[in-house]
Amino acid sequence: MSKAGHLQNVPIFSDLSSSDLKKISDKMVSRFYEKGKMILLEESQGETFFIILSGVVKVTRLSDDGREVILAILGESDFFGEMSLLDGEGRSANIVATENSEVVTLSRSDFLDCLEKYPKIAIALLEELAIRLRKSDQHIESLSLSDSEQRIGVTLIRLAEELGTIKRGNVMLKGLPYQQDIANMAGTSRETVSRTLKLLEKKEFLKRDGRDLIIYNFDLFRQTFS
Amino acid sequence: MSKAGHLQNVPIFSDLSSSDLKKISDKMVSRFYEKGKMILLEESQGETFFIILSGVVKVTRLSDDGREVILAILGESDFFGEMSLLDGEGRSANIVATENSEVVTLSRSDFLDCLEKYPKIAIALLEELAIRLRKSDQHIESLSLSDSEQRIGVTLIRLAEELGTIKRGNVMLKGLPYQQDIANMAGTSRETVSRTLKLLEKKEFLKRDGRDLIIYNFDLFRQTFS
DNA sequence: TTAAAATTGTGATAAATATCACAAAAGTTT
DNA sequence: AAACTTTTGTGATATTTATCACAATTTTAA
Repeated sequence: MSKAGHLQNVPIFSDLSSSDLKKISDKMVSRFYEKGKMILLEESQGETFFIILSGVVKVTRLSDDGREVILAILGESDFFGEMSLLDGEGRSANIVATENSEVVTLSRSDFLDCLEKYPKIAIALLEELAIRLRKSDQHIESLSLSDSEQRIGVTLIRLAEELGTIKRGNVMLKGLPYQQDIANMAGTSRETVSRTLKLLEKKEFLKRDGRDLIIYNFDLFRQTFS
Repeated sequence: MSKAGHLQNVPIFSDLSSSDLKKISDKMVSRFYEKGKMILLEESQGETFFIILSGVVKVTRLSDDGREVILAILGESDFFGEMSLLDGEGRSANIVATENSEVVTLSRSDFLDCLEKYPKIAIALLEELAIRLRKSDQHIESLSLSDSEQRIGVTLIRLAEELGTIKRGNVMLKGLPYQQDIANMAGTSRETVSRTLKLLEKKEFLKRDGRDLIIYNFDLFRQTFS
């Protein structure tokens, strides 16, 4: 598919006419990142806006002693890099490709031009940031009030919504992240994730098969853990 | 001071001419909330945008069993209520006045009109949401990686930045929130806050005097806890 | 000013979960 | 396929911090 074709699926561009879309996509540059490669570093200045065409990336922050928190997992048609473009501060997070990923980028000035020229993009972006802020608030609530089983449950829901496919009420997650990454999303230890996944399997909430995972009755699962 | 006069201090309006500001402020309605009163309820629909002229409010989420997380403390010239206006979802948080508070409100349609008519407001709002998202990310990191002493330290920094006044490198916080509220911000228990404040006082990071608190050498305090 | 209510301080104990230390299993490379 | 690396599973133990139960103090109301 053409770059412009892909862009139509990106929420913040969905209101644009295809001719406007074409103009924007002409300013974009494609890039490819292999699994495991760092896309953005926390220390660097924010000069680029990224849109994911395919693949998966994780948004992380690192503590001084090297421990990692995963703030979000982003997939196809998500975007990132906008925050430091908007508020002028340095980057607040690292971005790492967790799968081979294809992205397109827009420079700072082209991005800001877009916002001025197409108010609809600005408004769509506001909507998206509102959604992210809402998710962050839920994440904070979960970290503050829930025990590790609940937090891991919530984390699986986040992963399922971002990466899973629904089939007859069940969610299929192909290529589950490593337990260490799940732990870093849930704010717990790798060992606790191992033990809890086993527990949830025994309770018949889910079933694991290698790197894949099925959540039975996703509605119930949701109700139980969030 | 006139409504429009106050508005000039609100970041998202600071780029507007005073005549535009006048037009907007004419559509606003003033309201007053006593300390302890609920301003917005989680379940209600979001139909209003609020700007704080004076006072302090807390943004909270409640768990099923009634425990509370404080997501933010907002003060003069901060605003709230925009999220459900933007993404159309129901409210995600409660707002309670923790001091007598004076606010002005804008209806949903007037708010959205503003965004269309004055792209600068939309962009300024984007900046503010980016800042909030950044703070949320830091909050999540702190909850995920830090022990209770660190988290309480970070919470005091948040409070100091929102409510405190700096004087010769020290921060003066008049009217510190209750320990229970600090605990609900830091994701810990009231008793742990009590013990930790005592510890921080013994370590000479701060001094308490009734409801007031002084943080000595705020730069050092910052460096130590965030 | 006293009484009552709310908030804070503090010890003792319980509970959850991190950490450590390996073994087992699954993936990768040669 | 064997050797090596990475990831996962699991018991034992240590630590942190929540919880409980009151006492002390401060604030508010009568």
